[in-house]
Amino acid sequence: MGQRKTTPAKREHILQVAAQLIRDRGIEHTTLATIADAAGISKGTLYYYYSTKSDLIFDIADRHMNRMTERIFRWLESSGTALSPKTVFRMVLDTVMHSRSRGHIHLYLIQEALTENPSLRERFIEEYHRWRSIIGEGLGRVYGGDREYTVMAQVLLTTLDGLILQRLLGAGTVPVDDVAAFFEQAGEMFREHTPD
Amino acid sequence: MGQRKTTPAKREHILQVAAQLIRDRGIEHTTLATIADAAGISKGTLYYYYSTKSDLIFDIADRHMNRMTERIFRWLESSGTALSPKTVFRMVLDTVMHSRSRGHIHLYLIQEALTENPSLRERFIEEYHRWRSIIGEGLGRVYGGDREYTVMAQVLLTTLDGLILQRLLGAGTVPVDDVAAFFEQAGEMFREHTPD
Amino acid sequence: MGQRKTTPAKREHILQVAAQLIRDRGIEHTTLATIADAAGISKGTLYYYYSTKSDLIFDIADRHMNRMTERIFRWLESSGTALSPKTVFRMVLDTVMHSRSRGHIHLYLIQEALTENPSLRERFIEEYHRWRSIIGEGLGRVYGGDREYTVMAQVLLTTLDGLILQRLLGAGTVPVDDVAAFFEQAGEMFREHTPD
Amino acid sequence: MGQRKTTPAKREHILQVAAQLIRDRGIEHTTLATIADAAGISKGTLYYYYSTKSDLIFDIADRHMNRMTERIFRWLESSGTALSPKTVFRMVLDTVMHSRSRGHIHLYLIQEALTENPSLRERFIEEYHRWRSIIGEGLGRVYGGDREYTVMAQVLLTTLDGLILQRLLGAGTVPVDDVAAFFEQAGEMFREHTPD
DNA sequence: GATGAATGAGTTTTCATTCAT
DNA sequence: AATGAATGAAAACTCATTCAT
Repeated sequence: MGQRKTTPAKREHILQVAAQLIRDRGIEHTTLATIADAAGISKGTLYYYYSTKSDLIFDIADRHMNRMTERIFRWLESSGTALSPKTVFRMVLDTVMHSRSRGHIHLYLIQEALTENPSLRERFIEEYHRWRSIIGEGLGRVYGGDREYTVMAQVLLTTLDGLILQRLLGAGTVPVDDVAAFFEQAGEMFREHTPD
Repeated sequence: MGQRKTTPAKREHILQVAAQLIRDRGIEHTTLATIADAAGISKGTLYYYYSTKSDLIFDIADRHMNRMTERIFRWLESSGTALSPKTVFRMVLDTVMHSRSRGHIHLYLIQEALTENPSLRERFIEEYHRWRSIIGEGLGRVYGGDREYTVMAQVLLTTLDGLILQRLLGAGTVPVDDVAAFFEQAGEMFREHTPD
Repeated sequence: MGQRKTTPAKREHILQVAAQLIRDRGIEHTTLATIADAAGISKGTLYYYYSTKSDLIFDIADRHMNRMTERIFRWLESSGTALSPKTVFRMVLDTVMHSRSRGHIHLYLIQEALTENPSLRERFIEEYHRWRSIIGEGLGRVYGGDREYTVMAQVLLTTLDGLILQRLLGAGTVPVDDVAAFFEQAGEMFREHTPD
Repeated sequence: MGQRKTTPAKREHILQVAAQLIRDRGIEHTTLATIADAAGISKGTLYYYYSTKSDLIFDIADRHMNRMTERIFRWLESSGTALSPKTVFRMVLDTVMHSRSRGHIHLYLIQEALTENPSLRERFIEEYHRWRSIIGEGLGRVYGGDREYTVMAQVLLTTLDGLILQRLLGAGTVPVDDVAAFFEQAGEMFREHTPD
């Protein structure tokens, strides 16, 4: 655990394929046989790279989270420039929600983390903290001033999770624009009003 | 849709037990054998009451959602009175998040709806819409005026789902109070500022 | 563990069949599919009775040991009568070695106990102690006097294990008669000579 | 039979490592992957030296038995001198039982010979005969006279196997001393009493 | 000599579901 | 109403073995 052999191309490929399958049909219906098939390899070979389904899932989760973190970091950088807050919000929402597929995995992984996989859970918590602070920092930069935007970051992040959920359910069109606008106004208000 | 044969006590019991098990270990890891065991009946009997696992799950989801809807309705009624907005927000958050266990099942059911159970999914979407409008209405009443609080209701609801997720993960303390405060201020701002 | 449902006939049947198969081909080559087949049931049914291969094996071991114990007890009773020592020895040897098949299982179980199955090991040790004391007691009765026949019982028992091994290997004819004679003479000598 | 290609160092190393693993966990639970790993080579390389798992095991057994034979021979030589019978017995017992680990492998190999490996079985039988006659000869020398000590040798050898078994199980302390004493007395008796 | 990659045939395990009683 | 018994189809996992480089 830790000394992962520098992910060879094949491993990478398997990861990709598996992630795709999970997105499409959920994990329960993504059997190792299916994955092997889709990856164009035998079950044996799959085993060669991942000796357990859990292992595979953990790796998928890992990459998933790394990617989100990366995206948020990129946002943080660009947020330094003089973008309008609204644009920035849209960006965050878009960025993180990204695609239906990604969301599906996100949700699944959370579940998995909850019931089966303590280490995965650790990983999630850790990452959530990181995201929160990055976003908080970014918000501070966008709005200037020295107010703490932690809470707002929290709400934003939380809302993102919720949006992913709802979008997954296909609960009508999720009004990303409106939500962005909401947060923008809320943000401004935060800047203006000093808390008691 | 709705007039189910007057759920006998046994059926009720099974429901309760199954819900508990699902909370604890997730749907995939809750087998019918386990449920039957925990309910103190045989698998055969379980099938007498529910001819399919899906049926059982649907019923659990049904009751779960009915309960949430009921709570929100109660809130709507009480919101008619002159409560402070912040109090109201807290109430909603508390009400819906309610308990860790309830949240857990909520998440599982969503997952289930996503991958397995199209009719369950329908049910969810329907219910979400209802919640949204109830909450929107309630917000309108709290803040007065004739602005549309749909978006805010949406965000609020979304955030709730997100909060449930994060609480489940045990990602630190979820600052319900802060979130409530955030929404309160945002709400006030909404009332004051007229959109262009 | 412990509250075994009073072994219904089917369970008994499975046990018998499985034991036979193990005798014939060893455990590695006795797959659950083979057992199910031979027992005329499906793999699923096999699972109904034994949810794990280990469980099944444990039960086989259990019965195996119970039977040996029972036999030895019977011998103890009959040894009270005035049989000639040599006859008695023969009886013990025959009784315990019994059949090639039984020996095979015995050996396998010991191995299993050694590497995998601590509880099985416990069981073995326990049973060995019991056998030792029963045999010792019986020897005392046969030879009369108040000498301790523990050591002799130990050697006898040990030799039995060894005989089983050698018979299994098919290492020529095991001269049970000669061995019996040897022990008989040794026993007599024990009685006559007082240790220093 | 015998002139094996002058076992290179690597082959020797593999043998050693594999033997150790088998001692620790038994043959079934010792996979080629494990052996390769422990030997610090790849599975491919392992196959370069041993084209089959059976081959490898045969070699291990071969060395194991050669060593025992060698020890018994050494005993035979020393038994020519005027050691007290009891000392000699102790020596045999100690020599053969030697160490827990060795005993362990002995048992595993027998098992393997029984179920898998007919040629290994041949080898065992052959070797057992050899041991028997060597020991018989040695006994004759120790006790003098021209009586046949074959049976006693048989019992002694058999008891050794049994002792190994019991020691492996950790069934209390194996009273090697007592057993040695028992055989000594039995031996003396053998010398004195002429059979009818 | 050495190896990493690939494989397939088999083995255990899981479980929703059916049904005679 | 209730149940124990039975099942099959599918899933995860195991591992000795092969082979191109």
